[in-house]
Amino acid sequence: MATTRERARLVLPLTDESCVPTQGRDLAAPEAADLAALLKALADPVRLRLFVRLATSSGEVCVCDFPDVGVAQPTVSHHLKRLRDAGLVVSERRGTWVYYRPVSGVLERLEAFIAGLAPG
Amino acid sequence: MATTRERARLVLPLTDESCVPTQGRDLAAPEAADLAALLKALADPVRLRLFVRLATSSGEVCVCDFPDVGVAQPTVSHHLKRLRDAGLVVSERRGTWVYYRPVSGVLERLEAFIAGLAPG
DNA sequence: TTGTTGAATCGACAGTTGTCAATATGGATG
DNA sequence: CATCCATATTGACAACTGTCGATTCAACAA
Repeated sequence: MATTRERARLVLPLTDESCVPTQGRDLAAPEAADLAALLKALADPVRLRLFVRLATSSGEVCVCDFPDVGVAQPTVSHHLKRLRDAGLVVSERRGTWVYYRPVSGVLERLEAFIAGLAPG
Repeated sequence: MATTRERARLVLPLTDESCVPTQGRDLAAPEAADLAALLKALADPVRLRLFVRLATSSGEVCVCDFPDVGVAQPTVSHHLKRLRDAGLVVSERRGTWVYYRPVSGVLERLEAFIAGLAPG
């Protein structure tokens, strides 16, 4: 089956007013899914606040040291797990407390992707 | 009510093994909600593919020119609306077709935010 | 006018998500 | 051992999300 554009190009003259193709990068489906998962992990106010604190702290952050983000303790745990599952952070238990730190490279990958879109 | 950390600091000695505060930026709730909404708009494989095509095209893109992202036409419309609602793109109808283009400045804002996290 | 085509909207559905109370786990301490 | 504390897990619930078929709307063509 011909696409909409293919049909249009067969039928219509290529004037400025027609639906003509423009260049532009195509993101492959697997990479799109990968990056979307990363973005989704950050796309929540609570997780974003937790992650910003983590990413801007030197070294690691104790769970008990996170800023008050206005949700109950199990909810904080839930969001930290989502950040872990996304590969954005890792955690380590030392004694009574649990420490989190960002995974190096992941944020840089996202940054490079966004930067690659900006210039046009 | 004292926070967990406050209670900890009152009770425990400040050794290296204790739960001591570390520096780190705190993202305010309104800014977190704002940025999260932006990230959420991009946090879907279909929308990401549509937006990448848009952002990397010079000028605008006709809807009929988008790459095949594997979903039905109403679904594409739905995702484009979400990008519009998030302020990432604007659309304009000219004759038969509808053209989309990215809103300048929004992506740059996201880029600056991510870049601000990477070094620290 | 009628018919055709591109795009948006509607309605419905299954799957996911954020939230919290209750409970469990793991470690320190008495 | 028993107890306390910090964190994780479970279970349940409402809200949101992605998807599509059917329909509607807008512009053009005959």
